[in-house]
Amino acid sequence: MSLQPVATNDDDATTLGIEIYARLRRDLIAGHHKPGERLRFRQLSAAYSVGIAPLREALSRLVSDQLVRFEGHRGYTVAPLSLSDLNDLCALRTDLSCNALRRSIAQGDEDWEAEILAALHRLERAPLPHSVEDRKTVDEWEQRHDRFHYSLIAACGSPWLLHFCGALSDHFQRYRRAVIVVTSSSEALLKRVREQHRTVAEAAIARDAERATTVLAEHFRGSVEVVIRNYEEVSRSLSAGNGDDGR
Amino acid sequence: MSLQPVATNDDDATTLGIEIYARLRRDLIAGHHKPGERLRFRQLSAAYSVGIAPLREALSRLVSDQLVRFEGHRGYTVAPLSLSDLNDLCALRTDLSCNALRRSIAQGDEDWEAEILAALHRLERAPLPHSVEDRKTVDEWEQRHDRFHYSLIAACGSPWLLHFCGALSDHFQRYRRAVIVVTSSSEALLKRVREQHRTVAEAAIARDAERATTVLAEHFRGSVEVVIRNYEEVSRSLSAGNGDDGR
DNA sequence: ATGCAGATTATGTTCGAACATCCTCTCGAT
DNA sequence: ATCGAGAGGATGTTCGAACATAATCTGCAT
Repeated sequence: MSLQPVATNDDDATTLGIEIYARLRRDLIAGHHKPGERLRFRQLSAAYSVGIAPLREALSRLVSDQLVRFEGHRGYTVAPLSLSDLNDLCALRTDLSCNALRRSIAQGDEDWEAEILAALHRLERAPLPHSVEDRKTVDEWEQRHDRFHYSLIAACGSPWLLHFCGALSDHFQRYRRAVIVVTSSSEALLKRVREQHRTVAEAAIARDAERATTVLAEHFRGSVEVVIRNYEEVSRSLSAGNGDDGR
Repeated sequence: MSLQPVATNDDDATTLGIEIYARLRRDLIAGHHKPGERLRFRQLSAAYSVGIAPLREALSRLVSDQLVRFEGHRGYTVAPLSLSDLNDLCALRTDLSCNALRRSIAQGDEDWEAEILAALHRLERAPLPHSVEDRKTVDEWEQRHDRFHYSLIAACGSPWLLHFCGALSDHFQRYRRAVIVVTSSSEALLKRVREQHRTVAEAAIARDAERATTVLAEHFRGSVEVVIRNYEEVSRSLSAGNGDDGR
């Protein structure tokens, strides 16, 4: 919050392990690896041009992040998706995010308000991807969307709550991006989402906690429904296409 | 929940990395490493008799668990303790645990009830340590205490919520054990805690969500207060004894 | 043809050494 | 005396090879 320290941080206190962790994490959330897929070292080593040691480090952390699974002597696999996990995820995210929003509204200062407006502006200005193939545009939109939702709850004053909200948000994004294979968003849906974003922001800044949390919850419910609808469609087409259930 | 799969799992699908992760985690929570202390590889390697590779793996996971911190090229350190973190931790834990308890009460079956009673019994039968030096007894008591609290919320039906409650519980235990250097527990306090445990269990099984969550919240508030009182005492004596603030 | 034992290959795990970075201590100049 | 440059040691990082385990294939017996 407030101003960033001006240090451009050109000194890289970074290591290969850190870098590959960030890259893998992004790619996992973006869905560039299929759920359940084995993450072989040689394969990853070639794809990301890093040795095995940094890879193990990154994958270990991703296990604790619940993005990959690990079984001794049998290697790492991409964490699977499931409808029950999706439902659990979303219910808790709504709960925690609304909680955090309420606290933010109670405690947020002017910088918090300003950041919301800035993030909202950047989100509204983000170009919409024409297809899911257009990775760069999708990535950019997702980042701005994330940042907007983060800005809403940033002033809640609880690092732990922010951390959990972040984790849930990341996992939800994984479902969203894994499942929405067509830009199935009708013009009406897009408009409603945009309005919800704007309304939440306005209500938050107006310190109307009731309205803000209500609309935010609605917004989540709407997103989840779309994702679930797509999820069912995708898994139906999968089980129809071949007997492979992703194992 | 229900019955464990009978497989004794004598086949060790375990690796050195997994083992050392579990051991380090336990020791970190038990406070065998001082907050802020550097975790040097050679040192750990000697102490735990493992190579550096498994160590890096374990430490990486512990970073995502927030139990250790990492700075590139400067190594790993034990995550620091702070009053603000403690307060944050506890507030959220109360919130989430009560939430989970409410859901458990709404959904729990007879196995859930039975498990609570079993865990309560084991907790009440656990011998109290005469001093904090008596590690084995402390460990045993903490484990049973953990298990009791887990049993209360086990039927909430949300793996994510359970996961978060577990993380917060582990971190709180770290504070508790780091800070309570004397068995300062008066007989009255002990009795009250025992009664709270019993009351929560009874109310939960009687499906009295209001009463159960109220008492659970009280129980947490009480524990936190004791820990905070001890924390302030410990940090005061530290800053009085020498200028070292743990850095 | 089927099923099982042994051999072969693929893969994950661990170690030790080479390398890079950071920290500390020394020494000399101001 | 203070500060900064540079040398030396300590520590973290990465790689490649050796080792262990799991998965696959082969061929023989039924």
